[in-house]
Amino acid sequence: MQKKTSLKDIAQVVGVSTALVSYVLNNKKENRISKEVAKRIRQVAKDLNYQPNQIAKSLKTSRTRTLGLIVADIANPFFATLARYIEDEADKHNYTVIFASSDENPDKCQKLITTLLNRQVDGLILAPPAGVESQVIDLQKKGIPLVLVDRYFPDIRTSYVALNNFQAMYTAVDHLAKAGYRRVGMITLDTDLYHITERTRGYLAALQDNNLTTRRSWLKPIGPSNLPAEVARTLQAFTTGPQPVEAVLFASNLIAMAGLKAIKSLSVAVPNELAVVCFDETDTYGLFDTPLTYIRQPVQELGQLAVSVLLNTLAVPGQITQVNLDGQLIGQASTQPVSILLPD
Amino acid sequence: MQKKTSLKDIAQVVGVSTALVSYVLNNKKENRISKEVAKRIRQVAKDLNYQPNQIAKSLKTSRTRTLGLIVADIANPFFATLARYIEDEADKHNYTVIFASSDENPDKCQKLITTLLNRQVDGLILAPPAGVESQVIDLQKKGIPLVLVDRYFPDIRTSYVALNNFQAMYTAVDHLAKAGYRRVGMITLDTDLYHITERTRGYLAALQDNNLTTRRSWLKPIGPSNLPAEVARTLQAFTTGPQPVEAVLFASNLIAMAGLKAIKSLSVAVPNELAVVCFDETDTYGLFDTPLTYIRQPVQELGQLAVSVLLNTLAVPGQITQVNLDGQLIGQASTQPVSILLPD
DNA sequence: TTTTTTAGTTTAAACGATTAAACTATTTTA
DNA sequence: TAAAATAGTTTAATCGTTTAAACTAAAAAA
Repeated sequence: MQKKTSLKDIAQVVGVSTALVSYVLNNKKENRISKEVAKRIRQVAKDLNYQPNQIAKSLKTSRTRTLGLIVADIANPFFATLARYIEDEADKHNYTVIFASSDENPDKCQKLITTLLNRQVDGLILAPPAGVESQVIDLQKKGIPLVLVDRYFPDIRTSYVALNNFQAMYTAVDHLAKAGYRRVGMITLDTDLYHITERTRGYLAALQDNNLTTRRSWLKPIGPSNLPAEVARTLQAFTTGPQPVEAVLFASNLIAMAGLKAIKSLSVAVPNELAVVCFDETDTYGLFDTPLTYIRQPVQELGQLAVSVLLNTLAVPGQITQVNLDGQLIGQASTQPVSILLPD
Repeated sequence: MQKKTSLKDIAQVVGVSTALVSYVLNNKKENRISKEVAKRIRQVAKDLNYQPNQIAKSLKTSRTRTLGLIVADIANPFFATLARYIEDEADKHNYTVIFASSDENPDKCQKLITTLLNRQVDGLILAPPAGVESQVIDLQKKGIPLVLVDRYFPDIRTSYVALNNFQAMYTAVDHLAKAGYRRVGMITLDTDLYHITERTRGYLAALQDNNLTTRRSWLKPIGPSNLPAEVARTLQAFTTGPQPVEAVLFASNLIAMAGLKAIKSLSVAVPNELAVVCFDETDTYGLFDTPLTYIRQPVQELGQLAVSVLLNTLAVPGQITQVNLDGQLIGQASTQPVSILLPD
């Protein structure tokens, strides 16, 4: 690898000290430096195609202009999209992003945090898996600038940018109730993660407020292993028997994906036999037979705000900002009012 | 931010020089160092929760154990999946990854390369947009370890890991021909990117080898702007008129997505009215009415090989490795043999 | 006993930047 | 004319590591 030009090289060519070169190229002490020397320095820097060594800079300034991003899985479209918006927003402020996937695994998360901190990232954007409360507290104690995104822990006072999950699910159930559906089921993830339990809470609250029946068997949490099969089994149970569910909510994009496939293979008619509400937006939904009602997360805002909140924390350490954004219900044919459902 | 412990801190506590601490913690000169001192140093390092400052380390060793990854768009499922495999493989070798999206824009690509190089990444994994040949040559000249992935330039001698796109598309067309389809169209991207033109070449070669008609109008390149509408328009044209196309190939995942949606909204029956072959695998395809035939890219191998080829280049500079992996045709109902097509 | 070898450790320079403080020469003020 | 202010530049320390070379004391060889 051909050696890159350093401040020293420029200094040598121009015949000045490296300090002066540094001052000129960083526009410091402008009023003190002679125009001509400054001009020559800039010219030589350009000629030699000088690019500052960020590593050296970082060592001195202890700022790397790098952010660490830990999500559950960068291959998950939700996180991939989020990552993209984070990347763009970071780039706007001349920051780069190192990303890593925790696989919802606390140990892996801890390892990633350590790795990122050793690389001296200026701050962390974290979509924390369940069970990392202590890690987050630890980061706070160390004073590491941090913002949680998508998920957060209500009992720990951190900055976060997340969806108002309660509202989102409440709105969806409310929508179903208003459309005339009475027996409403939900398939969710079997996890303690607050953003998921909030969705459950929203579901239950909206059922109650609309005087709809709540049944234990209509609320089905699914473990992460063998998710598609479990979802299929649940839908089978939901749609058969004497009192089948009339509408179902899928509490995450992965569940929605599995659910829609199951609905296809079970040949359940949507919405006539079963109304459907999905979580998250993916262009995938466009391939389903019936246009799908779904809860749209403001992914762009989530990403942008996560970055700006974090950069803010860098500027004003210790400041805590907590943001809950509302989801938007996109009503489509999969939750058509019962009254105008076409006969089979 | 509470100050982290440094080598100096450990040295002070133990009462030795930083050099010795460094030697111990890096297991250098093992035979020279007294067991007891080594033990004490390790103990104190643990007690003080010492984490080496990678920045300082990097400055000295001029290796950052960081790789730069530039793809077209990290939000595109293909690249998101690829990125995930790259992340995992890099992590296996204790490397981290900085990612960035070029949006198929040469200027942005150049900017990203510069940024990544300033951060002193040890090497670059690049899915280059069209028109960055000069940038790649420049990187080669500078001796920057580099591997192209997914795409490459046949006229530039670089390491790369890519699909055998000619073979992939050839196989698909061959499959259609063997299944009895005669009038075969393809919708592709309007670009000079070699991996895409190779798909076209495979398409044409297979048509010829199977004595099938080649028609200019059956091969439709689509520009990136307003892609879905253009794809829909093309499909409309393909399926109407006196001599409609019997089968269509979608030359990328984005085109496939748009194409499938259009097929739905045009109510074209698959495969009875139109057989379909898609490029890339996504679980999206599971929602389509007919199980889809598609060309599966070995994304995991692509990602893993990209990393290992790059790490190899780091070890043995100047070594060029070029890998073309075969795609796999997954034959399903959307290309059922004409002879057993159900009557409408 | 003197010299050589070996073991164990320290010294000090270096990586490439930043920046407070010092320095020199010139100009202004008193 | 001496003192003070200003302009323009350099010196040198520093960030946290690594590592060749130097050093010292004890052990082994002559």
